Amino acid sequence: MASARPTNAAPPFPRRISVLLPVPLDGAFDYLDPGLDLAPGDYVRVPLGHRSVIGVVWGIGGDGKLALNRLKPVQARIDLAPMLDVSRRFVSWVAAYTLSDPGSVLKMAMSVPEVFEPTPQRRLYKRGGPAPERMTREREVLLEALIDDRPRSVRELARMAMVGEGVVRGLVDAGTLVGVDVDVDQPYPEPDPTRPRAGLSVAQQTAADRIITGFQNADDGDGFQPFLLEGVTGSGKTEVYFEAIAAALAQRDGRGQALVLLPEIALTAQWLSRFEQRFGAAPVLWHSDLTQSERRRAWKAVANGNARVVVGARSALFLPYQALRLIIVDEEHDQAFKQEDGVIYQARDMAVVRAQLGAVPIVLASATPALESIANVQRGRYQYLELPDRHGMAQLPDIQAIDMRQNPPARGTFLSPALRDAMLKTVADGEQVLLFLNRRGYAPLTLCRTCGHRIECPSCDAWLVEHRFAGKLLCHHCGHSEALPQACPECGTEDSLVACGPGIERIAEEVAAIAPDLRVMVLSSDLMASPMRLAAMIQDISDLKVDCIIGTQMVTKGYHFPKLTLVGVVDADLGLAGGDLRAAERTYQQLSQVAGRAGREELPGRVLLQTYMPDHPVMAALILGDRERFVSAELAARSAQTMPPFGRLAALILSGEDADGVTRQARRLAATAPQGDGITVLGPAPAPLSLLRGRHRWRLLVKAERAIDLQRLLRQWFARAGCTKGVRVQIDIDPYSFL
DNA sequence: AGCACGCCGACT
DNA sequence: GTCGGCGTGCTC
Repeated sequence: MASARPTNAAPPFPRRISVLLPVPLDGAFDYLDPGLDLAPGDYVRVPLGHRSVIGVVWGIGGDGKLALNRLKPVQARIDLAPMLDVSRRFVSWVAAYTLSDPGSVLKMAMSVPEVFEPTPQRRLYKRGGPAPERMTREREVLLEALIDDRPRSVRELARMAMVGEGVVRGLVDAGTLVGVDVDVDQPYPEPDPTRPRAGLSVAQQTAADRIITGFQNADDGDGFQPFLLEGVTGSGKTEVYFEAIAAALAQRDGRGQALVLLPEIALTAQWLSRFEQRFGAAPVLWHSDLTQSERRRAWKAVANGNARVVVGARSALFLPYQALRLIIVDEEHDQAFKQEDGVIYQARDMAVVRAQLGAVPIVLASATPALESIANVQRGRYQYLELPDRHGMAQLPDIQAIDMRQNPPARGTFLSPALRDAMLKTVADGEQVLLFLNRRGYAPLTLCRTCGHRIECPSCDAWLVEHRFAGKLLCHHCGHSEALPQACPECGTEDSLVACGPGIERIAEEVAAIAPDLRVMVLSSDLMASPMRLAAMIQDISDLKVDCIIGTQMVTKGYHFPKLTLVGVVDADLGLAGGDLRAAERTYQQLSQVAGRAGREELPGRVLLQTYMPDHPVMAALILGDRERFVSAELAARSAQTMPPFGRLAALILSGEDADGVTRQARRLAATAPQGDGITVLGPAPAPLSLLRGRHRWRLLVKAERAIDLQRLLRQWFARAGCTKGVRVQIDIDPYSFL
């Protein structure tokens, strides 16, 4: 919707404009446009206090709160494609929804400060001058190898002609080759949606067609169409949304962009190679491990439209797209989409908002959709697409519980005889075993046998976790690390400390004791030196160099190992503790996700769940494979309690170094809490981690009916209550973690 | 978030 | 006598 700037009504300069800065301030600031003819969306450099920052023109005319003579002039306009109206509206929307300041949200869209500086240049060379006075054999070879006029680096030229780099430099000095400076950030190769692809099943084709039909209304600004795409692992969801991506790329005269959001962990080499096979080029990646120059290149390519398909973690949602025509949220149920610090938001939910503002289709894909998404299908807000059958010959795994009350492990061990036997038999058959335990380290608790002292983190209200491989005690909440002491720090007794409970390192030890010849691999985030290392380990598993994989969370998604036929869940009950709203749902998702690792292609898989409560609805549903019943029971329970998705929740977390101050502010908030029909305020209560990183924490929980404008209610409440210095109030709309 | 101003301890 | 610790307050 780029329109020519009005020339007839152009006001005289300097004129007042408002600029939003990526700084946590109340709102936009007014500046003077000294005659740059700035328009909304332009990136500008402006003075702020004693420094100079880059912001975005948010509007013409400003808010007028400050007298004209107090305004400072804009210093310069940055030469970048302006941030589109839809991105700016998205920033404002997210800020209002999450009750954060718009500057903090804008910052997520401008997260690469280097893009506002001139792009670094790199010198390349091409034929440009006369032949050298002194000609040598090698120089001749090089000049003949110059088949085209494309500038190349010294190294590239040397390699092309199979001569030394000295020969190239010699011709540069002789003036035969001339230097050309080019941006170091070259455009990305673009994916080709027209490449031939493997055939789709009828179900896949039907689903893909439904999504693609969504594009028909896109150019009327009526293209918002949310889809929930449900299909078990291996049902071919990826191929379906690849078709939608191909259609999106063809939009906007073949300049359309698509965004695929994945939980950080699911961005695997396997996924990428499938993408490249389909489109002949890699997508542009956006995640926290990018180097500074990769981020700069990616950001610019998104902003200028060269990045056609972006695959990223949640923050990719805030990039300033030029022509975003489709959003895919894969593994949409994954809790990793919930951003828990800084601006707290649910990326899946914000993606739906972004799609709505942009009037484009969005596909939420999962084998185990979030209850929220299912409820949206039931309300008729999302269209439902199902891929019923497993692609190929694979069968769904057989899931059984091992009742740990009937089949207890030997004292000091954690694998029941039944699981041990199954494991040994599987390996004896030349197949692979995965033991899943979502707990890093060796043992979650170390205590003194003599005095009962438990080793705790000095700055959190949490136990330190022994990491035996690293020889340390670690706090999983703040990263505090200390050496494992010889004697009890409390009573001084030597050799009295005992490890309680299992982590994956301890399971590895137990497996080694049972079967010393087994080739065991332990996989968890803290043992992972680099993505390269991970890729090598994954390859080792595929190459059958490993018999038994012992892993956390990490192993639950994205990988396919054909010879992996047994999954043993060491503690299926683990996720049910803590009793937060989504504990059952999360446990179901996690366990069914990990169960999906068992058996693929021709080998059937088997899953054994070690549990002390085999009759728990989660276990019963997993064993019967009756997800539907579980989901409807959960939804009914949530509905009865007016809990999400049938009610709204907001958590307030007050924190500060001064315990009294925090307590006082918590009481003050409670005393002024909103009251009324359909509103309940619970608390204040000490947060489950009442001391975290040296800060004391209290929480309040606000429960409201769906019809209530929760944000407005909260804003009024905070204005009423005032604040206390040194006490931070974090607002978590739609909280997930209750910690 | 920066960044400066400002008011109290150990050092050329 | 200065250098410098980080507390608090402002930035159109």
